[in-house]
Amino acid sequence: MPIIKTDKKSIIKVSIHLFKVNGYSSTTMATIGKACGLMKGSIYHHFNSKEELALACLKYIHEYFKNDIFSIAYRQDLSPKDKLILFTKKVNAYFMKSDGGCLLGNFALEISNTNPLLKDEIITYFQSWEAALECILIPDLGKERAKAQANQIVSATQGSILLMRLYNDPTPFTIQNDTIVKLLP
Amino acid sequence: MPIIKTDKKSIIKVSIHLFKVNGYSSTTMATIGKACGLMKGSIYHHFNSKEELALACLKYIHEYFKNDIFSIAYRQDLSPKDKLILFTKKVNAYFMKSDGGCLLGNFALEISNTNPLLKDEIITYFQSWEAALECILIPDLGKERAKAQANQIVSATQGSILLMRLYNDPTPFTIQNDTIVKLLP
Amino acid sequence: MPIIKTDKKSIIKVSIHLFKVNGYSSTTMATIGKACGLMKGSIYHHFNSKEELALACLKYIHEYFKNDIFSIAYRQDLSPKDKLILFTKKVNAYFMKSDGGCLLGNFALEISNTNPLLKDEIITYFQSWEAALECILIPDLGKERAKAQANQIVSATQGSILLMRLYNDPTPFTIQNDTIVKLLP
Amino acid sequence: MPIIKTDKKSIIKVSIHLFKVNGYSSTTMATIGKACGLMKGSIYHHFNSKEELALACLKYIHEYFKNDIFSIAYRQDLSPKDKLILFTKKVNAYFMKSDGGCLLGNFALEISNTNPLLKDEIITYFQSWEAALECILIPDLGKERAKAQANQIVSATQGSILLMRLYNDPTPFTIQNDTIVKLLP
DNA sequence: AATGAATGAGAATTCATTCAT
DNA sequence: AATGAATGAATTCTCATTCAT
Repeated sequence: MPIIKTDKKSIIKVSIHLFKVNGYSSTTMATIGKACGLMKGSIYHHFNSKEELALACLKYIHEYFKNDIFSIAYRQDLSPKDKLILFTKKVNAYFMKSDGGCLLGNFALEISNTNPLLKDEIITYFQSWEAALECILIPDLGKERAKAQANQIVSATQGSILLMRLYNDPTPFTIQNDTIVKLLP
Repeated sequence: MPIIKTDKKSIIKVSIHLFKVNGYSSTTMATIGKACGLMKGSIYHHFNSKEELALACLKYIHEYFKNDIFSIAYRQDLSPKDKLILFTKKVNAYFMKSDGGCLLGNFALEISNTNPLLKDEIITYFQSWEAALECILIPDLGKERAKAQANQIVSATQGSILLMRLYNDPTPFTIQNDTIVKLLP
Repeated sequence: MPIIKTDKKSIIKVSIHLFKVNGYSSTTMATIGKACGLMKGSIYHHFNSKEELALACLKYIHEYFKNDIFSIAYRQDLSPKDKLILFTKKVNAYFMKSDGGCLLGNFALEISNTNPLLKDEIITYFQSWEAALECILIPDLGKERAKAQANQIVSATQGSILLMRLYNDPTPFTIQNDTIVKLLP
Repeated sequence: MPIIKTDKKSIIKVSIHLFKVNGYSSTTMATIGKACGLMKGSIYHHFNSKEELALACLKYIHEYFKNDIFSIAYRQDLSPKDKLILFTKKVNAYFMKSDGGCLLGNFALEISNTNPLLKDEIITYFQSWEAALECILIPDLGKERAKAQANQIVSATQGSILLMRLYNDPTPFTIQNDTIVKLLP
């Protein structure tokens, strides 16, 4: 009669938080376990390795963005402007409630060079993000400019999250979002 | 045939490279030592701890930016526009030749939460950067907008360095820089 | 066929032996581990640090003395003379079977100046020892002389253990104990 | 034109102090060097190893005891009682000014088991001490009792030094010395 | 599934010692 | 003699991972 203390999803959620706040290397399996009310060994019943857990975290976040945010770009019922407003609002909402910035961004800098598996996931995430924005902007800006703009929006967002996290001050991030919306008339 | 003694500066340079490419935690004292042609223990002859070495790396970079880039903002012999062009060009040049992005940015995400000493240095660096840009922009944009714009430039730069490093593609970063210069007429 | 799991107590016992024979600094966690049939790292599953293990050793010994020896002083069913005889006999028995003298005494000289935490424990141990003896001697000698005698007995005991250990010869230590008993008529 | 910063004797004196206060293992060559105003490497111009330096320290102290204290026992111009009084006074004076107890006693407990060379020196020292006392006591107590008494005096002295050092209180040590003198009529 | 003891590789750091200058 | 850089072995401690219960 097994005692189920937790499930994959809650381990992922806890891990995301810890990875975001303290980074990949500084977050130990023991820390994650304790935060889940588990012994560190028990996590291995759910994930085969720390790397696999980290990948699950990235995929979990990516999934959310795909379903709830990137998808906005491909809706038929909204104007580009409305899409951009909604998109930006959602992104804004996600990162504002966020504790330690953007896990994908953090991992991009900390471990993408040491971990090809995770790097692939991170690249795909950012490319999907850019693709979605490009799709929104194309009608108004054309292919070329839309592509460049999309990239700049992601850059600006990531950069301002970095500073928000570092300064512990959301103001610049919020302002950034206002600027984005003004890209479309 | 002079015996080449390792000095602090060369250890710092090597360390900066390794820290940028692999991150703080993944870069071991042994790795640094080997890259310097030293035993791992020997580094402690020059720096009391890994943390102290990391701080020295941050200060070294900060010093370069202060003297060679931020100082541009306070020169009397240039117009704001020329300052901005030169400033951006220098920033661009520094990060283009750069191997693993911006060490300060990387550390901001990886260890600022676990290491107050390093965090302070990182914050100071980014604030100096913003202050310099603000100083350049004030004559044309006024205090308020200059401040916001300065923050957005730093954000955009950091974000695009992140993507450049992740994609291993400098194009977006270069485009970013063009956009910045157009901020002033 | 029960699997024998190493527990705190057996690690403590092994450590006491090694610390007594080779001292604190010369006894490494690896040595202790090997003597317990463990890898060096495994000890940290039971004790957070070498210092904590050492403290546990001191407390373990102190506890034995408190329960089995010092307590004699406070019994109601024995005359002072009988208390002193029993007390001395027990002390004698403990240190005679002992491998490397008195751990508390050894640590007092080796690390009490470098380790406040351990020092406190050591001081308390010796003061309890003196207090017990004082309590035994007071009826016959009065407060003042009892106090001085108690201190001298502890001194003499520690000193003769030192010489017993150094010379590897128990004779002087045994004689010492005879002398102590003659203090009371 | 060599710069002589120091000589063997002063290194020995400094080392004795440090060894007494912090023990053998906790006293590093760097610490000793710094206390002498030297780099740690420079000590090796005077002593071939830490062990040799430690041995020199023991011999230095032993020499002092031999010449200034133990010799009293063999003088023709004093009565046994006067010898004992002077002997005890000198011992008392030496250890009262002393910073960290008796180096020979400290080393006896810390490293005699790990270091045969030093152990021999320590044993010889204590045996000379006992022999001197025995010589003083023989006329009054006879061979047998003198031997036992001598041993007990050394024990008591060492033990009370241990407690003096631990408690940082010289009182018990002083009292101890009064007791010794009363051994002879 | 959960535990907790154990592993073993490897991390940072220390330190006696060496050696070219 | 003195220096200070370098060594290399050893030490404490960490941590992802395994496994018997």
